[in-house]
Amino acid sequence: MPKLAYSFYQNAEVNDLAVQLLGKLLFTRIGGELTGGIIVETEAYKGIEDKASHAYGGRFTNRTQVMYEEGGLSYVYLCYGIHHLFNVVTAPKGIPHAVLIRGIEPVTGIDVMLRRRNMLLLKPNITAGPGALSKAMGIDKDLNAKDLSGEEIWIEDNGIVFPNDQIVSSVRVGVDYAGDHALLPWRYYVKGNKFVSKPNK
DNA sequence: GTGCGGATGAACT
DNA sequence: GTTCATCCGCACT
Repeated sequence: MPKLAYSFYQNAEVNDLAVQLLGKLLFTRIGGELTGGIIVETEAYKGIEDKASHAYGGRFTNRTQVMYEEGGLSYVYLCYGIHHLFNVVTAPKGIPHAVLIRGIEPVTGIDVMLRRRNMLLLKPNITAGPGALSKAMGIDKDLNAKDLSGEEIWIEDNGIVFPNDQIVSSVRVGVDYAGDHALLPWRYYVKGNKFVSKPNK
């Protein structure tokens, strides 16, 4: 199946891109172990103008510099000292937009995901939530700033398209610190999908 | 150098 | 609903 083209990631309309990523397949191959799943939940972070973004106000640090790179790279960071969160860097070089991947539906390498999560049975919480899916797919800071058309982590288009009436937008999770921007409806998910982190908000 | 707190998840009561 | 694990990025001194 085809990996997403470089041009896909150059779209500066990060909210459009966050919606378009729903239905795409995220894969990792780490230590020879292949895992993959359908993206079912995303959030848009709109660079320097978004109070919830790490790049708000043009903040440029060792951590955020990859956000300013051209679209099509990964941005992985450690949250709460425990969880690695995976983002897709988007927009042309110099515009630090990103899309947080918050939920995937496992498709490939489910046995590997179960082992990484210390689970015996497949339950939604294996990959529902950004920290959970990163652990299941073996994503950590070693996968920061990687080319998403590479061999370790990539995104494919397998032709899955959710109709608009199945896509819900709502406020983003965990960004209360962003003041009025915490109210922006820049979270997108597939209605009714079990691998969405918090369907009720 | 210091201190605060976070784009969370799991285990509690 | 509440607690807490556990680290480092970031702002400020």
